Amino acid sequence: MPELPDVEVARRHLKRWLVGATVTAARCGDAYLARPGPVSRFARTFVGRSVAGVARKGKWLRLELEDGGKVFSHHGMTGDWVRLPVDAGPARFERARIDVARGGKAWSVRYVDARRFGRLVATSDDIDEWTELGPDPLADGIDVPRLSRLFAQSRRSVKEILMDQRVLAGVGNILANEALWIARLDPRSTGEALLAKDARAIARGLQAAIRKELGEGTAYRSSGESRFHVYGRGGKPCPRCGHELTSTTLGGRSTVHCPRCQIRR
DNA sequence: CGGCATGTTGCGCA
DNA sequence: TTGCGCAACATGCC
Repeated sequence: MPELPDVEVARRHLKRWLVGATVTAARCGDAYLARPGPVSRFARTFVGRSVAGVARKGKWLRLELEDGGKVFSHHGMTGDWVRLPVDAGPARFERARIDVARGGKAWSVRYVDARRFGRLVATSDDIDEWTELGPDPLADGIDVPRLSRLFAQSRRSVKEILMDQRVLAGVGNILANEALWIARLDPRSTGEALLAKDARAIARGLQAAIRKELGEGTAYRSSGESRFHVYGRGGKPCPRCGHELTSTTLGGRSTVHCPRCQIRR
């Protein structure tokens, strides 16, 4: 669930479920997720207040309380928010819950996270992880000249640059692989070797990949059909030219590209 | 059993 | 100071 489009979907859900509602009970049962704060701060921040808004930057969510309290949520690899009746037992892998009431109705929102790489940080100030994020491609758009400049300054691979959260917030391994396929660029290309038109193609590729993910979401696909062009499809034919897709590793992350139609700079 | 996983951080080293 | 490679984090699933 973890890249920008998934987190944006979660934000829209949380906005519907929480904004304008008053929190009647809250609990985080996992000190590891609440780090560096004590788990008790999660409940203390929520209970008795109403939720004013839900913001997102990259892969981070910020739940905003009426009194200025905030809870930052990151999904890690396997986190997500789900809605359940208040009296429902814990969901599978449930790590925290927020019970709310609005207009005489009551329900519960649960944070589930199998692997527990996520975060649930309650504070009244923005955390560094949030402050240090670069612009969000969906909310802020992509500043192509700035991207071009950042590429020119770096000898790292273009894929690693894109996944740097200070460059663009929310681009993860899937989006980076997909966007570079759409832009027809080899992920191993060095930033400094890219041309101005490449930055434009990458910006368009990212926007297209984000829109595709947002649009499809959980839409039905026939079994065996991948929702991605290249991610997770190493060894299979390129959907554009039919050549076998190559799997490599960049920055320790699985990388897939088409050696025929993705150009190496 | 082994291998892999959508993310981030911290450590050792150049 | 900066950047890079890699292990670690805790766990599920194929």
